[in-house]
Amino acid sequence: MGRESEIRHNAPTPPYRQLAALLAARIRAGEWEPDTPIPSEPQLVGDYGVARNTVRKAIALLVEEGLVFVVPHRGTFVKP
Amino acid sequence: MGRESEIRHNAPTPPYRQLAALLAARIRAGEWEPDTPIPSEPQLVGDYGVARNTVRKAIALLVEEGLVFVVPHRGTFVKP
DNA sequence: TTTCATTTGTACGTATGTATT
DNA sequence: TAATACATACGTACAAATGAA
Repeated sequence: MGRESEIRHNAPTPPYRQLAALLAARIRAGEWEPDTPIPSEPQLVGDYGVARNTVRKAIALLVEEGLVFVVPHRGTFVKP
Repeated sequence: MGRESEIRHNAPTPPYRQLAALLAARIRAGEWEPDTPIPSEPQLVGDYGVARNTVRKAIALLVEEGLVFVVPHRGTFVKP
């Protein structure tokens, strides 16, 4: 909660990159254990006040970076 | 033109994958020379009767396959 | 077994921004 | 000044798979 204020819609960095950076920081801070899920897409939509497409783009970046992996219909998990 | 009938919206393979396969076949058939652009996104939208996001997903697959490369604000070109 | 909520996958519509020609 | 083209982001809707009740 309260996280919607962390995204700046008029910043040079687009929201999906901001969100990816914010989630990467939380992952690296150890907020979630390896092999445990990060919040679902609808939850992230509500928490950060962005569209689901934006959430999915951010998660796609995290997958590219090797920070998480997606299990279809199950969730997005922190990589061990 | 007339290509919209080549996409089946209720087939098991999603439209964006169908479109990627269709374009890949046209590229491999030599329909466009290397370093020349394939049709624009709006053109493909009209030709195949799919949404722009779908066209962009198909093109993203072609980029992954190494068949084309995108030059921002210029177009999508066949790889040499 | 059936039902149901949850979650990701896919698709489309629309709008705005920015760069090139 | 347009017209063109890609980048981003908002929204909506439904499908499909999973797992629990």
